[in-house]
Amino acid sequence: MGRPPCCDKVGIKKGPWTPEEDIILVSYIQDHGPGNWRSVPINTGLMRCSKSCRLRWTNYLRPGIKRGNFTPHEEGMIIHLQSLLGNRWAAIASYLPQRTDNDIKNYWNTHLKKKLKKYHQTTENFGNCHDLMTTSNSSIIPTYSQTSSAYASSTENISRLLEGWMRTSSSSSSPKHTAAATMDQNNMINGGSYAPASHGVFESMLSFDNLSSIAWEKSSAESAIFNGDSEGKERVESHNNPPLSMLEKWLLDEATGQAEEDLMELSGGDQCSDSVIF
DNA sequence: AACGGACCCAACCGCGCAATA
DNA sequence: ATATTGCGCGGTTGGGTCCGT
Repeated sequence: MGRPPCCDKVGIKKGPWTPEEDIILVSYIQDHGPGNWRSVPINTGLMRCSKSCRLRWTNYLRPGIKRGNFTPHEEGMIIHLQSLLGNRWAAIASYLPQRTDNDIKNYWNTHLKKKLKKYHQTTENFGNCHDLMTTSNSSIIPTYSQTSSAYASSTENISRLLEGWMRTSSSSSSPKHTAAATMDQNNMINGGSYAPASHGVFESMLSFDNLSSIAWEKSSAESAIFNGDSEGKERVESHNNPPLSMLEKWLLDEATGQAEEDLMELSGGDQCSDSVIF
């Protein structure tokens, strides 16, 4: 049995969306809520396939989407999450609720990959700068220069991440220790594929901005429910119904002032040249 | 001003998974 | 158990814009 086309290819319009089409789509979703995409082109008369409608909504028209420049915090989040999760952009995007997976994917492919490559090349020439990044975190930093998806899916490297994380955590009595203990009890997330990087590096991406973004996610999701957004409903339910995923717990537990300092180091406040960032 | 290459990003394509008949 | 269908995801592409020459 061959897979049937998602929609009738004849008469389907392709290419950029016009403002008129956007208005039609938005007004329909306002009335009916997102979902049941197959019926959207039928009921609206849009000469677009259902996938195109869904993509346009989720990547562009959906309320609460933040566009434009990525902040250093967001960059850090993406880099670290990518090193942990690989190219699972949807999973990464779930931690950056104002960004779409497509946006993150594009930003990674156009900006961050180059930055990491540049950083990798530079650190080969300037080991001392590399030391800055790897102090007590040697288990994770090299991932920046590797094929991340393969790396993240490697059980060997996952165990290395865990090991490094536990080692650094065991000497701490801060709230991080709580997270470590939790991690010890629940060291398998999603089949064991999610493992945090050594916390020193990871906390560099944590800040109150990130926490506020999580708070934003909740508020926006709640408002989404008000507007009939089923995805938003799911998000709220996930917030209201513990347990949080390990990473979410970790994000919440790890918000310390040190995070800001580490971030500033990574973001250009260090002794290395600007080109060494990432 | 004109041209060409580099860059960026919105949109498309194909596949996998889950739900359902 | 199997076929069908719809949705979501990640990879890729096409075209517009930017920038250097």
